[in-house]
Amino acid sequence: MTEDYSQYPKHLVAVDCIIFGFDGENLKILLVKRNFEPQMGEWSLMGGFIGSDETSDEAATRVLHTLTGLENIYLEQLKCYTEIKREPTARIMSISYYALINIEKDIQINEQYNAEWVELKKAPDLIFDHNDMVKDAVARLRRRASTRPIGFELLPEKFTMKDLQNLYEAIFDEKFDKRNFTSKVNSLDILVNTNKKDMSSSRKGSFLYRFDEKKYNKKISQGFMFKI
Amino acid sequence: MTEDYSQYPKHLVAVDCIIFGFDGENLKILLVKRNFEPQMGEWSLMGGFIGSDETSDEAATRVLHTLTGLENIYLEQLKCYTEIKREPTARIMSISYYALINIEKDIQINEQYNAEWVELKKAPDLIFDHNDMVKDAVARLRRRASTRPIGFELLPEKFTMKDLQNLYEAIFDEKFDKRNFTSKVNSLDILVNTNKKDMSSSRKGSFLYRFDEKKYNKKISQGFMFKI
DNA sequence: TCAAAAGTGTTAGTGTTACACCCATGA
DNA sequence: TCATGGGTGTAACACTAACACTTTTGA
Repeated sequence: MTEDYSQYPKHLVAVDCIIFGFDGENLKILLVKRNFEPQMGEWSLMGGFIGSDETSDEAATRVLHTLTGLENIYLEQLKCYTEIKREPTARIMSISYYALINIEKDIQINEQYNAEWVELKKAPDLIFDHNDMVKDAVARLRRRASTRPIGFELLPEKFTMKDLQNLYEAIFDEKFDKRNFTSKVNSLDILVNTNKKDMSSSRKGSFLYRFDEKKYNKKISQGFMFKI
Repeated sequence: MTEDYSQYPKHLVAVDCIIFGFDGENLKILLVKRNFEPQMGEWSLMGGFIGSDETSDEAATRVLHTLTGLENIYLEQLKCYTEIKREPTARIMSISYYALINIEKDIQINEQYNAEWVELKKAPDLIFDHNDMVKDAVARLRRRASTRPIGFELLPEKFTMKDLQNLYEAIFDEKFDKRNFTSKVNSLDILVNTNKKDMSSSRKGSFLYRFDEKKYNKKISQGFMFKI
């Protein structure tokens, strides 16, 4: 006996992206103002339906590319939301993805979507269950940030210790001690000092560092665990 | 302008369950031998399609109930697998769930599915991407077990320290020091000694403990963090 | 010479790991 | 009385958290 699939219902399945960015001070998310019904004019996450010949990862990548023009974005699947009435007009499942992008890269935000970077803490109410999605994404981001070096996805290639600390403080919404933070990071031994200085923030200038991915991967393969 | 959903493709969406159990010694998973095509006769996870009027959580609960007769099973969504060719006969997305059940509860395993408990370490090759699902589920179980008191879902209501240690050793596939384990667990202060003894394992007998969920919840609300 | 941010060590406390002997009991 | 598993404490070590002063430099 072969399974007869025609007896089973089919579903609309979308992806929604929680796009994180960091401006040196605050953690932000990229939101779009809907220019179509339902809920036209309200804020939401950027999303799109999954096509019949693409995976959800591909759909999320496509959606991000459409909005930002960027490729090779850090992307991770979060969760599938399947409440029947999560959207009022039809039963649509949605797989949420969170993305980390370097806000300084010259992004060509597609005008057509009315997209805007908003501070995470000041984000407006979103439609449907998108507020939940953001909450879940922040929780995941915190967990990941403490066990994987994903923070660097949010920073420019070269950054100061202060930038890095600001980032972690923004992610965890918590202040850290400068000396403890620096020595913790240094003890990980996965940054290289470029010996260049950023002179914009002080007279003395502060050293610019780079994440050494090769070294990190080598250490990982030797049993090293990132932990911050 | 209102969205016209008819232009978007619909998809078959299933759930697949990684069902963990513990027999006092080994971590096991409940597998079924397929009695339908494709891949009839091969081992797979228990699964089922999501209906049009049920959420994925409900579908997973239904699938588990159908197989085991149990209700109120600990269940957590894991991940949505969407590779186009993950099943050979049709494009089917699948949301994986992992479940924890107390193997000693008198489960009425539904005969019709040829289900069997197999040791995790000795599990046979599974169809499709079910091996990946199991791998992901084990990773999640380890993470959860170290930060949430979910281990108790796998044990009978009363258990000895040894049982608990055996369980954690099985989950993490690692031996722990008996004294350190006991004092760690005791320091959490979320177990109660029932002052009854299990006399089956030794002449002296060993105390039976119970997880004090109320106390745990109270401690959690006061900022306590489970960590093992 | 001063204002402003960068850079840098030490100490106390807490948690983690390693380790071995006595206890209670039924046979 | 002995064989078996149950139960228990301590010391070294590693990690974490708290804390303040000196350096550099452009204005």
